[in-house]
Amino acid sequence: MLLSTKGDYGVRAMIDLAKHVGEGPVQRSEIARRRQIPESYLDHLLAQLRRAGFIRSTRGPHGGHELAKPADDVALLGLLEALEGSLTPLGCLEPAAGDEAAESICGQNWVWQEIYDAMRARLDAVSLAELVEHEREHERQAVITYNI
Amino acid sequence: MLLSTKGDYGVRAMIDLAKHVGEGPVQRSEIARRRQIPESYLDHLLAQLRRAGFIRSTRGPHGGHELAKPADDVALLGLLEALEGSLTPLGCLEPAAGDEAAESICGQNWVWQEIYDAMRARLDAVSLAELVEHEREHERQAVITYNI
DNA sequence: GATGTTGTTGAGTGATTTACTCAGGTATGT
DNA sequence: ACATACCTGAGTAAATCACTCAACAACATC
Repeated sequence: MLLSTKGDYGVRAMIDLAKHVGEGPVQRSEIARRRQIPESYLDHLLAQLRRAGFIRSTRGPHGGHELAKPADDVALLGLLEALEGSLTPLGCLEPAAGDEAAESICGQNWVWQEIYDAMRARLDAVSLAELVEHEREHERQAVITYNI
Repeated sequence: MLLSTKGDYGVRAMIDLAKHVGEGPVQRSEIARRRQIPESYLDHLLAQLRRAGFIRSTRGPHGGHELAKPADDVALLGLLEALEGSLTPLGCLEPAAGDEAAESICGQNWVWQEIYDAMRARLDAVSLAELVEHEREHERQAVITYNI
């Protein structure tokens, strides 16, 4: 299943921050409420995002989180890898520290390496800004549907 | 991690069967030994492959398993899906019985749908016969390296 | 037709991962 | 000081993974 809730929640939180850029820090409680994410879980994801350099956080009253760089400069690939670790479908692609596992399905890895590369390239070509744009588009559609 | 040992072991077992086609049924103990797969675990995988129509099994002394159709007609995609279930990276692609989960990361699923389709297309284009050929090639390489 | 060899099935189990929660601590504004 | 936020690490219930075990069913051969 490649993607867990971490990648899901984390990306959604980033979209939320991107949508409120320029309004000062956004608090985790707001994000959690708007995106239906358990607040105490979101804490950890925000910490990961901060350590990876995607967001800046300020403490104290009126503190919160904000994007560390413009949404155009954030690729979906980097985000997901920061949240999920490697996205490799196999485990034997990307040689780990103690290199082994060269056997087994890695005999078929020429297929998977190709698929993996294509996947990463595609994810790297999608920016956070595009995700925001798509969500806005989706919202407009939903409103229209509702009005009919 | 998308692929577990099931897909790995199962495909390797199929390659083994394909390599010994025409020699009568191959016993699970032979496959297990040659491919380093726990025999009692392999049992379940062979059962899955049989139910999916990939192999035929005969019981009793000199029984064993053999390919149900020529290796050219077996695509890697079908094999892996029979062994692993769906290969979807998300869970919200391929609408399940009780259709929901349309929320969450599925907002970004336009990206993933594309990646998923490309992946399936690539896997569908690889036949068991090709995997066998690749393994033979790999063995030749290994022998040459060893001789140097 | 008894015996031994093979495949078939389902239940069970220890280890790992997932998706969290909780209980503290630390920094910051008023 | 004190309230308000973020920060960190430990812990945990549920699910999944990678198997094992035990009993059974079919077949071949003597």
